[in-house]
Amino acid sequence: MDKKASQHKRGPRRATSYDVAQVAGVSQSAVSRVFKAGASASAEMRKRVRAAAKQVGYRPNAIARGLITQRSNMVAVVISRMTNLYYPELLVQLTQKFSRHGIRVLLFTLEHESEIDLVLEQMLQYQVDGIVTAAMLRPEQLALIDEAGIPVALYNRRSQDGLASAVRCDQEEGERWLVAQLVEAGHRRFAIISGPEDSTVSVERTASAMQKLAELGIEDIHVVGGDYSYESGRSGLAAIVEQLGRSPDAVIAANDVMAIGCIDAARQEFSLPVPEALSVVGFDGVGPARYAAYNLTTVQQPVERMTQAAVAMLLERIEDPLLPPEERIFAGAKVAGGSARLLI
Amino acid sequence: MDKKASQHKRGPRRATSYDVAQVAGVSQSAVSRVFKAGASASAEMRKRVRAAAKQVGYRPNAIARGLITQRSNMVAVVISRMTNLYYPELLVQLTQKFSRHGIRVLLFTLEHESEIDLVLEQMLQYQVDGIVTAAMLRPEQLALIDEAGIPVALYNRRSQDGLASAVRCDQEEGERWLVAQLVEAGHRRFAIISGPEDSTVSVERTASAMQKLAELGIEDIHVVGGDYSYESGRSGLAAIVEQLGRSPDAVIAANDVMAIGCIDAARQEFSLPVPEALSVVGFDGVGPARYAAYNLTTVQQPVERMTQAAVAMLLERIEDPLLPPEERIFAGAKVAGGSARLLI
DNA sequence: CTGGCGATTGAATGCGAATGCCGGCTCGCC
DNA sequence: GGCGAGCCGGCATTCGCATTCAATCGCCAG
Repeated sequence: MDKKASQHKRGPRRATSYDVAQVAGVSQSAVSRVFKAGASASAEMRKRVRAAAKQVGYRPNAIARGLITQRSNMVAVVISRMTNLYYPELLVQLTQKFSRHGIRVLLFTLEHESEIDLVLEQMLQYQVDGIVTAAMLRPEQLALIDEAGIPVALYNRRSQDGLASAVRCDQEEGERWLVAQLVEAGHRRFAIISGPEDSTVSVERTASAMQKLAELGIEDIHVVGGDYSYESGRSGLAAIVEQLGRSPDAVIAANDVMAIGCIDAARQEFSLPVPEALSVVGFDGVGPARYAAYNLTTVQQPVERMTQAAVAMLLERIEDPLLPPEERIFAGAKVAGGSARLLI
Repeated sequence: MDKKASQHKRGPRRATSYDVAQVAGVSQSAVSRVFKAGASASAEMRKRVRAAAKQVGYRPNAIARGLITQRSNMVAVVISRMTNLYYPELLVQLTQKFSRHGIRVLLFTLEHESEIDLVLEQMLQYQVDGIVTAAMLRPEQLALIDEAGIPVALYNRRSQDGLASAVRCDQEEGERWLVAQLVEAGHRRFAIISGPEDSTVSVERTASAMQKLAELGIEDIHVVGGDYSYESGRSGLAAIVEQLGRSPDAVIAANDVMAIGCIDAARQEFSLPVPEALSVVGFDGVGPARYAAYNLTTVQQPVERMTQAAVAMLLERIEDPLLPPEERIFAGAKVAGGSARLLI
């Protein structure tokens, strides 16, 4: 009797459609039909099967179903370890939106870029119906996926060779706006804290900022490397000040978190009031960017709309694999916070 | 010819072990054995099969494997929408650790508590081997899972009725420490900003703090409700000041984010320097808590060790379902930051 | 009263891989 | 040289469900 509690643990296996069929006194196919939306079954049949199913605690086996229908109803979502602060939002949005379409999310996180091969193998073995990746994929990897006939949506990555669809934030426009505002407000001596070299996002942001600066006649820009972390924002400013021998007018950080680190370092270590003595801008529009202590001037990614688009694009291509890749670019929201002296 | 690029998209179906067997001139079972770790196969056989597999682009189908082995090698991870800032870290840790054991993570996020039933159904249909949940499960839901023979690890939840294993941070000890330090340093007028009422985490933190305060002879504590958000930390302080008619000596927030909001409101709206005029403490030890502008006095959850324990506990129970539930409690790291006037 | 059409239902098959069982072969040792 | 013990690889079966094909039933028109 006291064994009852754990009895099921080695239990008589889970109920299958056969069990239900037997209890209901119908065929297994009938059970299958009742649990399959849009299949023909009489009201009487539905009632009996449902009742029997409830009685034996039946639940369709998604694995078995996936095997026969060739649809796992799972998509892989890949993010890199770089704990970008908007990843949680991204994940929540994606899982919720996919969930509404009966699709589950298989999550993969990368610590090092090298893991991508392993992870890729896993995804393919699990027969995911689609892939959303916020991590870099090399062309040959994209080719591999394409070969397997699995649609891909790149998140904040450029579509390479048109092998995959992509949604991304218009970083170029964003950076150009930031730069334009800063220059217009009189800033002349610029420094940039970039992200990791292997981050295409960072490369693009940095390049765009520099290009716009050049267009406006500003050269001789100091660039120091960061890794997207708060600490690297702090040390980034330190490096800039040391190399420059003085404070620049403005620092453009490749993301918000580094901008925040930079602000803290300015105030705490260099007694440089922000924005009075130093303007700092970031990118992303993460939660902490809006904390009053920072009130960052930044460009906010429209995560909601971007994920919506990614999900839609992927679903369309799961339905019709022949659809050509598509790239959707979203303008970021310009946030004229208080971390920079702007005219507006 | 130009159709070649998309040919595979409706392709001749993915290669199966039979295809490999045929190419290699062996039986399907041989192929299976080669790809199954620890199965007996000669070196010659391995070579031939591997070669054939590579040639036809074979990849074992994890779905089919799961069907026959009764092991999906997937665990479900459930988090609620409350974008606790340590969720990303939690997710990364979990996926990485599980991944090392060949297990994939199926992610579920809850917007509303009511969704849990639906989500639960999904998890069970997908035959997950285990569940890690950072969201509340009602006893009947736990019973349902238990009935299905699926081990569960609750994250930062108390094990209810011993139906599930749990890992959690010793919040009581943490809060008591915070309170003790504050009182010892002379604070007398306390206010608390709690989290959502349906958050057991918040309830426990709040209760623990109040209890310790009572023990130290401090009654008449103002409690205002928050929702874990930055904004509610700000409005929480406003409510406190309004109700109290003046500023308290210290505010105990149920999490770091609200503590940060509280600090910002104190400085910005009430011109109360922190910690000079007001001490603020939080809980969790999230990233922003260490930003210089806040330098929060808080208790940091040992996420790394907690996830490690959760993974270990779950794996053990997947191997041996008869293992009894276990609860592991971790002490938080006391962080004596600068947001509170302490003697230490 | 009967042929025929549509709606249901059942039987049988297959998705792709794992595995128990068994026959064949090799190797070792007496 | 003979025999037993392993190894190995093949055959056949199985996992749980969807789906095709055929059979059946009800019902209406002729």
